[in-house]
Amino acid sequence: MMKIGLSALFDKLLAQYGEQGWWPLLSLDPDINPTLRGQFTGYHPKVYSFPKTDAQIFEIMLGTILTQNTSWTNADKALGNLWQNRLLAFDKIEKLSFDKLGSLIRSSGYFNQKSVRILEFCEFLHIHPISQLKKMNIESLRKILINQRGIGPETADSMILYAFKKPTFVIDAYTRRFLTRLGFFKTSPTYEQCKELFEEAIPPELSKYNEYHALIVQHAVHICKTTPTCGDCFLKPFCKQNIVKKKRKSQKSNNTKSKIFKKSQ
DNA sequence: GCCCAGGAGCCCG
DNA sequence: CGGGCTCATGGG
Repeated sequence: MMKIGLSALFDKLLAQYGEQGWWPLLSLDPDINPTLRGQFTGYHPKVYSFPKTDAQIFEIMLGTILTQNTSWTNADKALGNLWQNRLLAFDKIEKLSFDKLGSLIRSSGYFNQKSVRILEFCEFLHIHPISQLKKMNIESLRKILINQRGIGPETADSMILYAFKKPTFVIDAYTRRFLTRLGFFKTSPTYEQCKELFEEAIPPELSKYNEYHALIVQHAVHICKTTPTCGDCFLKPFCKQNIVKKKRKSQKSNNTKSKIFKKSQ
């Protein structure tokens, strides 16, 4: 197995998949050149000037909450619902009732939790308006976001990177799985461990931090899945997974529980 | 039917 | 500080 560094790894992922153009937006200004859009509506590859308005910043922040432990397609449907009802705006959502908001974002899963958290998040934005958050440095912004209920380390970092365009590295379950399989860690790393590894290896450049996270998601969704399809993987020569053929069981607790529950019925 | 998804909070030893 | 549990819809 050949060793590969995080910088070279980025180059290979980019060469393989190309720019991903995160974060997707529904409220993309209609006067923006439509050729800037990517293969999916709302993506804008090679353009790092979005979001441009506070409305777009709010949409991205909302999206980071809606997509928590949820596929983007499900979160996107919830955003689409709000958009179609002309409710995809801070001053509209804050006025919705718990039940009304819950029904609109139902497709994103955990809608009871998310409905409360989004309404609380709106209250948070009254105390700390986007105009104020924009002026903060990464550390203060991260601290104040994580302090809010419903915003953990990943959601905070996603907001900072994709909504506020500040170079902080976003770690998710994909990233940990990916790095662990490649052999960067002996035991499963914590969020902060993973984050430090990237930030020490990669200079804080917005476009690179943006694309790197998006590229890892792209790779993890299609190749480095829960049960990986290593036969199709272009990173095989650099991956420990290629040598250690160990059967992995990564059942989630809720699935295990529901299975037992159903069996006992 | 089962598995999994761009997590976070809470509780417990 | 780490592990288990809960929340829940929808696509493959």
